[in-house]
Amino acid sequence: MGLRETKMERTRRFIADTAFDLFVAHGYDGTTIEQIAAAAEVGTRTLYRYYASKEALVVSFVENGLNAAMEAFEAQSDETPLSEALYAVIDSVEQTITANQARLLALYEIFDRTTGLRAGLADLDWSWRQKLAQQILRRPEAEGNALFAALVAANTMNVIEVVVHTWAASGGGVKIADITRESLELLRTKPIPVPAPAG
Amino acid sequence: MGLRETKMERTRRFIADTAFDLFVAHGYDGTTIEQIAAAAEVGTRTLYRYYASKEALVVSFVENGLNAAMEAFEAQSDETPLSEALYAVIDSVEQTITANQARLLALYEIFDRTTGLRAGLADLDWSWRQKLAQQILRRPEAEGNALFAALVAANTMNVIEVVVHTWAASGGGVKIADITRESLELLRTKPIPVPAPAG
DNA sequence: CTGCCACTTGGCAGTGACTGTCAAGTGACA
DNA sequence: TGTCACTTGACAGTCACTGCCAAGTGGCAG
Repeated sequence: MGLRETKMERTRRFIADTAFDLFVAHGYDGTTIEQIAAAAEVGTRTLYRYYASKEALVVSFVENGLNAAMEAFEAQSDETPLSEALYAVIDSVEQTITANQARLLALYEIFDRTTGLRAGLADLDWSWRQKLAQQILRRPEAEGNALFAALVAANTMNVIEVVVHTWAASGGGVKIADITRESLELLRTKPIPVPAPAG
Repeated sequence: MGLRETKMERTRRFIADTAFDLFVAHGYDGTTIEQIAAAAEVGTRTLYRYYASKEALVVSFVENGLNAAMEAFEAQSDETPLSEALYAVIDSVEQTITANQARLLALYEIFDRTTGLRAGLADLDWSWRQKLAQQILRRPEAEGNALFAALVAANTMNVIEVVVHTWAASGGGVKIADITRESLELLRTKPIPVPAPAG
């Protein structure tokens, strides 16, 4: 990697970190792009070359964690049972969160304070359901059933979402590993009722 | 209802309908708020008193359908089994879509063409998971377990989402009732694998 | 080491979404 | 019919975001 790329990578990180700090200090809406650019010592025009939008600055942190999770899933061989491969996804998320608790709690506080930001998160979640569904569809257990793959993917993302949300809502007071175990145990022992007409 | 409220309600509808037509004709990004306001014969400032944002204009259509679904759920008595009550939700969505096929297909085409709009939809979806979870939590079957309620709510919204998305992707070629039946059948006969560690 | 090329940078002007404010218009009601 | 509360629309202003262009800088061949 040349000097140029190194420098750009450093700039990229620095911008996001600077933005994060400002968001924590003054809130998302209370921070302008100009302020972030000034604090990161770049022009606003340059900032936009690194991040497509103000939202992207925040979402990038979550995105990194999901990238790791997706890689963990793809690393599983086809021989591994689907349930086990899916666990790798959950496990990866759990590890990411455990390793960055303070940071992520602050991040979720920003999300909570800023209703408009939820959309960005939800959008990320949506696109990841699509990606995960595609991956699952490739697995033998899916038997080529796209509907099944989509449902499994959605269900897995649900668990992650519910767990992370519960964790964040507890202010990090509850161990994420406990919530995860409880959720999975629940799914195993108390089956989710499937909507069905009377009779 | 007085004349004033009637008039306002009419204006509200007219604005959304006008916006919808313009979006279909020129695309979401290709339509400015000023154009919508002009076509709806109101000032832009007035338009913003009816709809909080440009996005809200589009999302309102989906929101109406979800409102009906939530009411259908709340109308179920506590004696009704949860699976049956949840079916009422699915059924309501199915009916809404069946009754407005052409309109909704056009709507989803707008969503597809405009990546930035997905966020708004996803956000709506997210807030509805919360609301539905709260409702489910009140039911006896939930036994006060918030985690369970959240998982059930998420699962139900998944079904709706997957079904509607599949339907929209087929361009309305497949009957929504068929996709629904197939999805529910799938969930009943081929259980979703729960992530579990090896062993 | 030097000069050239490709790429990065940042300023500037412009668009469009959105908001606060205020004066004018209009339904509701005594 | 007059008064009051509410609705309306215009205007100015903020801010996210973009196209464009000139200046700066790393990479590389000579």
